[in-house]
Amino acid sequence: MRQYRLSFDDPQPTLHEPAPGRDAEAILLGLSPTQQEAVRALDGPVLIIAGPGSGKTRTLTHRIAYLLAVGKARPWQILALTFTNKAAREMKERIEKLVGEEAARGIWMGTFHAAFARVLRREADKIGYTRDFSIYDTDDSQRILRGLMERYHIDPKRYNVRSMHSLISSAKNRMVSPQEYGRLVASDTQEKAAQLYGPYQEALRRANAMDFDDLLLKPIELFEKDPATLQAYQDRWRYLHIDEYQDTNHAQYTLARMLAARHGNLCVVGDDAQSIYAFRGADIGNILSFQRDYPKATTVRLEQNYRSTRRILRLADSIIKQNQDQLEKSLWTENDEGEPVILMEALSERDEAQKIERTIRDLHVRGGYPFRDFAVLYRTNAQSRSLEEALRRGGIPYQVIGGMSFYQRREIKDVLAYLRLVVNPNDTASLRRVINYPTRGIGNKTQEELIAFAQREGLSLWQAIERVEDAGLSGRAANAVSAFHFLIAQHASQAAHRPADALARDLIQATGILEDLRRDNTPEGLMRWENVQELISGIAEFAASNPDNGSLSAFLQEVSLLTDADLAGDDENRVRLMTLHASKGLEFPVVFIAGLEEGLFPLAQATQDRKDLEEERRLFYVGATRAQERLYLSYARSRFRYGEQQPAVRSRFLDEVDEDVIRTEAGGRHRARPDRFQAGDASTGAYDHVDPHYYRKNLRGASGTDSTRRQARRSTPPDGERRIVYDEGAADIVPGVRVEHDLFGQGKVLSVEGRGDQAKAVVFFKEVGQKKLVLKFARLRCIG
DNA sequence: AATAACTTTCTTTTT
DNA sequence: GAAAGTTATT
Repeated sequence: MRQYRLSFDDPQPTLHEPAPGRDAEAILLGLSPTQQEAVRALDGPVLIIAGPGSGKTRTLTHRIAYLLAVGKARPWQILALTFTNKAAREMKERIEKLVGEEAARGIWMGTFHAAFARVLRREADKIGYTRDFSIYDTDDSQRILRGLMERYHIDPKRYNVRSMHSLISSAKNRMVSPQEYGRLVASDTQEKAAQLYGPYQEALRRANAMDFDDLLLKPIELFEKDPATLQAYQDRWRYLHIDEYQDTNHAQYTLARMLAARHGNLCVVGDDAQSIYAFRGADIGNILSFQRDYPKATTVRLEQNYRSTRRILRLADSIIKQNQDQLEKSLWTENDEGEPVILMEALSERDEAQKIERTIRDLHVRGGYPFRDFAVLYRTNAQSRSLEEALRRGGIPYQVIGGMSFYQRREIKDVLAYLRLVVNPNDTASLRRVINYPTRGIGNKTQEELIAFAQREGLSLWQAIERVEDAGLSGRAANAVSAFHFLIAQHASQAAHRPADALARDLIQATGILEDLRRDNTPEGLMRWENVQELISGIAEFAASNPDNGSLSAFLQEVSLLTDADLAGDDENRVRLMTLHASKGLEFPVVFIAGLEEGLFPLAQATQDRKDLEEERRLFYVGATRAQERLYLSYARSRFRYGEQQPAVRSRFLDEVDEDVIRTEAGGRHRARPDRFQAGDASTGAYDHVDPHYYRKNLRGASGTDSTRRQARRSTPPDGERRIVYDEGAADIVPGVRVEHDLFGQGKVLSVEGRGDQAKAVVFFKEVGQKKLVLKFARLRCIG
């Protein structure tokens, strides 16, 4: 099903002679002179500054292949860090094509996080962890923080867990220690975060767990504390490559500097204009100051664009010109002028989605574009819904990237929590997640008493469970807890010697999760059940494909670092839907950017500060430059947000842009109104009289008091259109869809009403005629 | 202790 | 309109 193997191989004992020089030169064929220059600069620091579509990754790939071919480096002396695991895998495949599979075996390629998680697994004992440590995602981290807030009596309403986590996380990204952070606090919220930061780190350590930020921080701590270990890695990786360098944070920057300090062979590729991850600590300064940090650096600029038409490039250029902070760079291309960029105006997000769907169909049928040539990009994941709806109705195959990925599904997280617990019983976040799922009589009260007991005795929650008898619980509760204890302990004792998949299968069976899912007898339940089965087979596959290191704990660490973008399925011929962020590094012949509205893109929160606004603009730039041949921009005059239809105003970005390359759908000229953007107050970028918090204000202000608001909510949808009901279980059941019923056979859905368990559909069956069915029980299957 | 019904709050983007 | 939190009911 899925590929779990990341691109990390251990050094092979056999050495291979470098390929003959003639082959090395062949690797350079097909590269532009500038690209070749970057490839040939093998020793010392190299900075490649490159615009979109200039062949950045290609240059890096060929450079690595060239290194191997001329015999400068053995594969295991190369570390290549990319933005996603998928990008790493693709790069590795291409290198294998260039120099042969054998010659490429042993290169380490992957994300910073995945690479250093591997390092930490090896060196765990040196930092007081075991190699089976758990890796915490945002969810797990917040679970820990929620517990701490309770203990320190911090009101989770006033200071929500989310913001506590993001403050702590950004402190960690900047490598600020708990002590330092305590000294730096400037606000009430920060003070609470500072109070939690230390205990949070302590809780993670006790749980033998690391969060994403720790995966970068711990290696730095280790390298600082233990120079011998650092030197071992410096000597191992003599050649460092970092893709998307503009998106590295301070910790990543530090790691790169440490590793490169000895041999100095650090080659980074990036484009400051494409920096879109400042919100999670990425520091544009890293790329801007590379030449200062490495005075001997060779700098190569790749400015020729091989991807897009002239018009698209001109549009992109007019976008990025609005930003103050940027390196001087001029993009050019030998490509054709191309089609005009089309701007589409829609009445609502439904209308917008429909227009996009029709355009795709039209280009597919008349332009001959296969579905895989299209991408629809948007600012927030929530926007995918209306687009999906329209595409589904139009019968256009699509795939949503991001959003709810396989590993984020509840049932998968539940099962993974059990598995993690067996491998690492001190993993408190997992323990608390599953201690009473499926319900086994350990309710809130009992849990609270256990936690209090653990705290009194200075034990971890698991240790407290090991000693239930002393916890002073009621007989019934104590029994339930010891049954749970037995369940975990029994499997934990087998973890070391049983194969991962057999152990997982047994454990899952014993937990009763499968029965619980089967019991609710709904289509969702069935789907969840299947997902769990799929996970089990994934574990088996992992164990089979990693004969030397196929343990359960290795599996768990690996899957916690997989992203949706890493998962397979990209060779399928489908339209791709994704956020603008997720589109980074990709290219498509036809690109749509939807939702160009004030408050949405740019987001309301980002319009206050020039730096934030510039990041939004770069995001627009990134999106526009994904397009090779055709680019469509769209906005809606109203949008369903916060549970209500809200009026919307078209994005200021559309007023900043070169209007000559844009045509309306009807072929008319686009009238940008740069005057609406008042440059007078450049720091905030006041826009007409549009309030940046448009939507929220509207929600509260326009509908008056709470009671009128509730009434407004109950009223029918304002656009008067028949609303299509979407529920998890019946997501496919919409008017027009052909379905099959166990008894009635095949039919066509005429209409749908109600929601949730009350959802009913009127279906016309070929054999038995029209029927009204309750979706919950009807078990309709979509066909065709 | 578990479930159902109701209320409130909140929304960016992600390794 | 969803998720998380709260209260009422069994």
